[in-house]
Order: sequence, then structure tokens, then C-alpha cells
Amino acid sequence: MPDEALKAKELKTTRRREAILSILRAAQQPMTAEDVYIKVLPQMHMSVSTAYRTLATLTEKQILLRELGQDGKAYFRLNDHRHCHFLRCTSCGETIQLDGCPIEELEKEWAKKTGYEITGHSLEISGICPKCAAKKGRKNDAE
Amino acid sequence: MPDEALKAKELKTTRRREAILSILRAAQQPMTAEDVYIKVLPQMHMSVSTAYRTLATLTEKQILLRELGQDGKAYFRLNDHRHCHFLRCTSCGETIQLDGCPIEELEKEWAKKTGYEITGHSLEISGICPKCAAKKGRKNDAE
DNA sequence: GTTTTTGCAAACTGTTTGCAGGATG
DNA sequence: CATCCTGCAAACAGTTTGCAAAAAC
Repeated sequence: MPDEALKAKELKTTRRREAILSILRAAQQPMTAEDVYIKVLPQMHMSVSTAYRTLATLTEKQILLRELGQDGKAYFRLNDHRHCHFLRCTSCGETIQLDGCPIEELEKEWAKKTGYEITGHSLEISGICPKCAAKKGRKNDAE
Repeated sequence: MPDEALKAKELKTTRRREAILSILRAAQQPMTAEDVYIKVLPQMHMSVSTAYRTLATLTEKQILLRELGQDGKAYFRLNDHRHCHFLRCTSCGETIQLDGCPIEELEKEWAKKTGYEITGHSLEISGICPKCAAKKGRKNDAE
């Protein structure tokens, strides 16, 4: 049974693509290529390049969204057409989805002021999650 | 005459550091390591690693700010303690400084909601500058 | 059976590092 | 003269690519 998302974009249905898609469909947060690759491996053999190539293809076809994090890695997530941003713990990587976007509204204003045609924006919030903050507190106490 | 910014951070005053600092002081927009390196070269010999190392040191000492762009390159600028964001043309790289920050206000709210200690954010607006938009228009007309 | 996709290894980009020699305070 | 800075070349991380074999339609 061919995957609808793949068929709609005229991509051949393969086990690797289905696996990657289903992992990202189930994901609660954006994943790096490596994250995805590691999750696929127990299910089937796949080469790293296939992981990258598949993610690139699915991003081109707008099935996925890709954003470069401040850690230098690309993060992928399903393009559910609900625009949002993420708060990521710089210590453990845990990521929380934030509702709403404070930028969209401002884009029109900036476009008018600068003459630019605004095509998008990337926003990443960094922080320390409660768990890591607690760990750090304990460590400091011990010193 | 030792540079005040360097002296204040207990860094030795060297011709290379002075050159890099003065280039970034004069810059109207954030620059990549390569940008800086290329601007230094006509003035004096310098190795790439010194450019990177100097930029890293100055960033550690908070004399510079560093942000990773969506193009995968690190952008450096003087830390003038006036927080702001940039609108970058994805075609030619021209960058415009935008006044004010719509995020700062929201950070407290997000911190309360999530329990995270928020340490910062990165925001980059992408667009097409008027010049590139005109060029593209002409090209499309010709096709 | 023709077109797409995959694996492998090799290349690539931006950046970092170890070490020996050189400049600074 | 002790310490810090620099050049060089080699290494690094994340990602991309060329080509031949394999799978999808």
C-alpha cells in the first residue's frame, strides 16, 4: 500500500522512505538526520547517505520542514502547516513546542520598511530545562 | 597603544587582533569568519586558524557576538549591548538591522509556562532584497 | 524494461586542534 | 623570560556526491 504523501509528490514508495516518514510522524519534536538514522537502524539496514538523501528529498517536496539549529545540526519535522517555534535545552536537547508565532505579524511591517520581500524566518529559543537545572544545582553544591 | 577592549579582558594586544576588531567595528552588518579573513589579508598576512581563533576568543570574552545563520556559517558582530536581529537577503547576503526585539517580552511568559530557564534566542529573517528581486524579475521576463 | 532509489566510499564545507616557533607584557 | 599568540598542516563534524547495483512501477 503506497504512502499517500509520497504518491502525491510522485515519489516511489520504498521501505526506507516509509520508515523515515513514520518515525517523523510519531516524533514529538524535531529530529536531526542522525536521530532519524539511529531510529531506523534497528528496523532495517540503511546507509547514512540514504537518510540524508531521503530527508532532503522530502524537504524539497515540502513533506518535511528543515531548520538549522544553533548547534550546527539540521532539524527535521513533519510539515503540518501549523507554523510554530521551539524551545530547546542546550544541555540535554529536550525540545518543547511553543504555540503561536510572534513574528508573522511583524513581517508585513518589516517588508514595508525595507522593501524586502520576506520569505521566512527562523527562531530558536534556548534554555535549560528543569531537570538539567536541578542537576547543575546539585553539582555546584558538591563543589 | 594597547586597545582598551583587549586590555579590559586581559588579552594581549597584537596586530592581528587589532585588525580584526577594527574591521568589525567598522562593519555595518554581521560578518562571517571568511569575510573578516578576506578583509584582513590585504593589510597583513594571517592564517585562517588565527582568524577563527581570534573570533572565538573575542566571542568568549563577550567583545563579539556570534550567531549561526541558516546558511550554515557563523556570523560575528560587535557586542554593543543593544540587542537586535537581522533581515538577510538569501540571494546576495545583504543584511539589514531591524530595531527592537519582539522576543524578549515573551521569554518570561515561556519560562513560566515551561519551567525552563531561558538563556537566549536566535532569530533570523530571510527575504529577497529589492535589487535581487528586480534582477530575478528581469530574468523571468527573458525566459 | 525504464526510471528511481540505494549503498559505498570518497569528497566537501566550515571550523577546530596539536605542536613548535614567535611575539608580547 | 614566562606567558600568550600564531602558522601550519592535519583532523574534525555534518553533510553531499558519483557511480554501479538493486528495487519500484
